[in-house]
Amino acid sequence: MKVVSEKRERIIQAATIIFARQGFYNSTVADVAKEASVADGTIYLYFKNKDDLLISIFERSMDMFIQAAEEEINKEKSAENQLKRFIDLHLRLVHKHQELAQVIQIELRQSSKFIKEYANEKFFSYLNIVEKIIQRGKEQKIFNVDINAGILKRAIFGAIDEIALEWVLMKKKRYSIEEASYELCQMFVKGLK
Amino acid sequence: MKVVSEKRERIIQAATIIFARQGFYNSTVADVAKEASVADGTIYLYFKNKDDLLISIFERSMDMFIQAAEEEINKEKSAENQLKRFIDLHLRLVHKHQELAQVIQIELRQSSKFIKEYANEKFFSYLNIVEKIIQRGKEQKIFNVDINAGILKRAIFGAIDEIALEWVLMKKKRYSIEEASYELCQMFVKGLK
Amino acid sequence: MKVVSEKRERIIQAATIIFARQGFYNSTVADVAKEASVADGTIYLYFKNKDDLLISIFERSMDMFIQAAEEEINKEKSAENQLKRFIDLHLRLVHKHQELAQVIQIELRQSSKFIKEYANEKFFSYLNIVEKIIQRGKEQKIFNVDINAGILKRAIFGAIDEIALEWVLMKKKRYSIEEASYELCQMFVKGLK
Amino acid sequence: MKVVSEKRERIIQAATIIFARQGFYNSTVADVAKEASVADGTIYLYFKNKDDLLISIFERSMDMFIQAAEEEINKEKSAENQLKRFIDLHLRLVHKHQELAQVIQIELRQSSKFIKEYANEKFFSYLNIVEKIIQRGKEQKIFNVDINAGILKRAIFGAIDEIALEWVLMKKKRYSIEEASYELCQMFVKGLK
DNA sequence: TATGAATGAGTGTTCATTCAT
DNA sequence: AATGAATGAACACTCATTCAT
Repeated sequence: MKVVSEKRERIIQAATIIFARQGFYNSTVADVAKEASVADGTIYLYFKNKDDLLISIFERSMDMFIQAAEEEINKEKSAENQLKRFIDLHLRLVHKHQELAQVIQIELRQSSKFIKEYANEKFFSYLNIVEKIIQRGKEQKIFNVDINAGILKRAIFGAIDEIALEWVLMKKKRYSIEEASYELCQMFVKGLK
Repeated sequence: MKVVSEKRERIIQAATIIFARQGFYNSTVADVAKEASVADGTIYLYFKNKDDLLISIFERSMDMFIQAAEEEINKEKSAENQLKRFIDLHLRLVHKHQELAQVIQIELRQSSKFIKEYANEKFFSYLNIVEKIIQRGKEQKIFNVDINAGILKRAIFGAIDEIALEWVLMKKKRYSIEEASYELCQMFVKGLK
Repeated sequence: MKVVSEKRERIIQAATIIFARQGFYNSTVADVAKEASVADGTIYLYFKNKDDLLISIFERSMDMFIQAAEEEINKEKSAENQLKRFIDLHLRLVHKHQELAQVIQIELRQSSKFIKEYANEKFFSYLNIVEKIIQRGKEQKIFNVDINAGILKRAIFGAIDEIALEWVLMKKKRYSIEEASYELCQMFVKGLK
Repeated sequence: MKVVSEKRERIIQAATIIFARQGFYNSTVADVAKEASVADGTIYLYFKNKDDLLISIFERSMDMFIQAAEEEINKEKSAENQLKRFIDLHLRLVHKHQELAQVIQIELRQSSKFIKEYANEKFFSYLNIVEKIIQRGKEQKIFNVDINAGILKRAIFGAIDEIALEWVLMKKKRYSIEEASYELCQMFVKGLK
């Protein structure tokens, strides 16, 4: 086994570009194959079907994000700073991988398949990171012990995600990623107290 | 011809149900026609094409929501209470029209057509309501004058939207809409101070 | 019964215009109805179906042409002059009713229905006029008795028809109807001797 | 891949048969596919769309005809004999490829697309051959120098075309192709003098 | 007579997927 | 492993025709 099949990687990159540019349902497998410079059939050697391609993009990037997030968080002790690091990382990665971000935020939501039926383990891992930060904040007496982490982890994700989406789709950027990060951090740190 | 075509209304209702159940791209025009008990061709008497049907669902419900929101907000003086009313209304309406909410939140995001190209007037009206509340809060010295309403209006929307989405899709409800509303209000009111 | 229903006439006129402009298969019954300022359904009060509309245009105009041709021919004694009058009339009428001519020449040929299956009485009447002129010419010793009128009547029709078609479709007219008429007459009169 | 795709050829053959039998507008792509023993989609690997299929039939056969006509004409010196050869060839080919002839003569005229909009290069090449023969005849003092070749080339085509059409559609042949050829030649040779 | 809303069968075209090479 | 020609199911949309008013 190669470290990770180089061709599989190329296809994922190509699919990310194509799906971001045209949308999942408006992209054909042939489009992806062409972008990846492989034959149509080759895609089916590495992915079960078109849906699997989308899911694979998601899983791979979530794995990377979750790992990066955990490393980043471990650099800090206080929940407050951890939350800041987390938000900052999320927005910086979106900034760095704008096409990938678009695919995950827009295309992945499209179909019931992904949101309703597909048991979204990776997404829960993401949310767990946020929840743990909140819990730690409560233990450290930084955050209000009465707040419901189960609900708010999702609200925090929604807010970050929406800002990221807006920023990626905005043609003429009205604010920087740093500003956005600062505003969000301020609001949540105060809001959770 | 009725004042507002009864058949047009029936088709919109049917489309909402079908799109929520199967997703926009996995629904056929024939599915919608069958659910509405009209012939396939009849749909094209009232809507330009399948996309137009989706957009119409969105515009009609946004109009209703915006009107309701403005009425609700006018019942209060303080920005704090206005924000509470707003969040509460949003979540209550989602609770009441779960299928509609699903369509708007999930299906409408799916295609570049809607998010990127379609000039989303109605959505900006929604965001403007939030922005005005924040501005009023600043004037009333309730909210911190330094916060960036242009960014945070979107964050607030994202948080509410995400909670609503989770709640609608959750099979076994782990929390009530009222709890969710309370938690969100608490966090934002504190967060904006 | 009105002399000839005024509405029926209006519909035929409208259909002629629409079919000439867009072609029979690219015209809808609704297009014709709109041009005639009647409701779609009204057309079915006067015509059995869309095909019947086309056939009716043809029959009505052939009747008119055949009558006019017989009158015109009776003004002359010699077959040579009769042939000249005939060709001249054909081309003058095409000149006068260009849209009608287009429909008959192009659209009517489209479908097997008209050329193969539809027993084309009127068309045979047309050809018979030509045949009779040739026969008369033979009797008058003006035309060669050996020529086969059964074949050449059709050739003469084809030549006139093609010239008429070219002339109607030509945007910038490279020759006048009178020139065309003169050239054709010269050739046939000599050719039949 | 064969030198000239064998499958493309098969589809053209099948389309010729189907269009001749049912007419272009009354044939479905599925009919053609079935006759060619290929899948519906395969047709779109070789042709842009249904119209393209019809145009391709026309262009291929016109190329063949024009080449054959030029070879045939070069066998003769006198314009008179060249004209005879030309008429003879046209009618013999129609005799040999009756279905093809029907498609070209009937179906191709049907739509504005072909006659009005489609710049009909090939057809002009056909007409040019006739024109050149007439010019040569004038130079050889065989034909009358006063006749208008620009007009009469089209008349000659119309006559041949119409005779060919009649002959192909005639169920019980009332005359042979050879007779038709003889009559036409006689008439035109005399008529052009 | 006249209307025009409603119908629903029909079709060109697309594209995910397969499989012989 | 890789190819890409071939497949054929699927679907949005059209439009001739009907019929209740």
